[in-house]
Amino acid sequence: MGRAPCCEKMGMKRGPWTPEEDQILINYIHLYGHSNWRALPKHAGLLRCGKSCRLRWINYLRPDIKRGNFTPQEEQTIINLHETLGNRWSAIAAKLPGRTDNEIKNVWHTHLKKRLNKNDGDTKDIDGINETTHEDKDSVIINKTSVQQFSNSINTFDISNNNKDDMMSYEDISALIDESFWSDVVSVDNSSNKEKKIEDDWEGLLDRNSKVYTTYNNSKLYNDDMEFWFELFTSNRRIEEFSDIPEF
DNA sequence: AACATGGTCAACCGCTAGTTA
DNA sequence: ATAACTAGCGGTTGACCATGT
Repeated sequence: MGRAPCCEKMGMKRGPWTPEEDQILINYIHLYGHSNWRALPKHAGLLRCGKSCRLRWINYLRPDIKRGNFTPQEEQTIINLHETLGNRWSAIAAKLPGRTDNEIKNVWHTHLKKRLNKNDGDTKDIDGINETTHEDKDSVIINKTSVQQFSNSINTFDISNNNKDDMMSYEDISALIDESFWSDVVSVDNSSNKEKKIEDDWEGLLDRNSKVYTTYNNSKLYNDDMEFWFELFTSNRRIEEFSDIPEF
């Protein structure tokens, strides 16, 4: 089986991405999508390999990336999922919207694994849920109730003023946001006012992102973007009067 | 103040699985 | 059936930063 040459040993740039490269990649994907990562850098005018572009987009530039620290609930979810899934980081990431496998992997190796090892000495229950007894202030003590509360909160998004009959799950939203969202909602076709409005919104996002570059590498870069996309998505739902989306 | 050490995380590497011709 | 190719995954690395000595 042939192996694609990686990063074309010659001529390809490596290392940290510059804000200019980020902007080129964002703009290109905005306009043309990313159906072919290998061809993308060439067409976009980037001296990067397709792999590098893909990683950069998936792990950092994607607008639905949730930046910032993991919440105790998210960490507990990772711990629980790791127990059942092992090192299948992408599978774990699939259960944590807005988080990437790379990010989860890093958090596991830098925080959670150590914490579990530490807890191992203090408790018999590695879940740390039932019988955590240590008093380490740096450790997060989570009881069953809080896990349950999180479980409820992460599984349901109320987008209709607390009307329980109209609740949809985060996974449902993620699924809707996925392909159809990018192709239908985030359209760059100028053929309609609605789409023009959305394009303006997208440009607004780009503007916001470019603002970010003044504080490049600040971990709080895109904190608001998930909310932005969620808001955009839900507002689009209102526009469409829910006509195309089956009831949940 | 200077250096050493450890933690964090973005990016890369190498492999596998899936797809296409 | 198989070779060529791409996307995606998990492991690892190394630069950067914070803290300790």
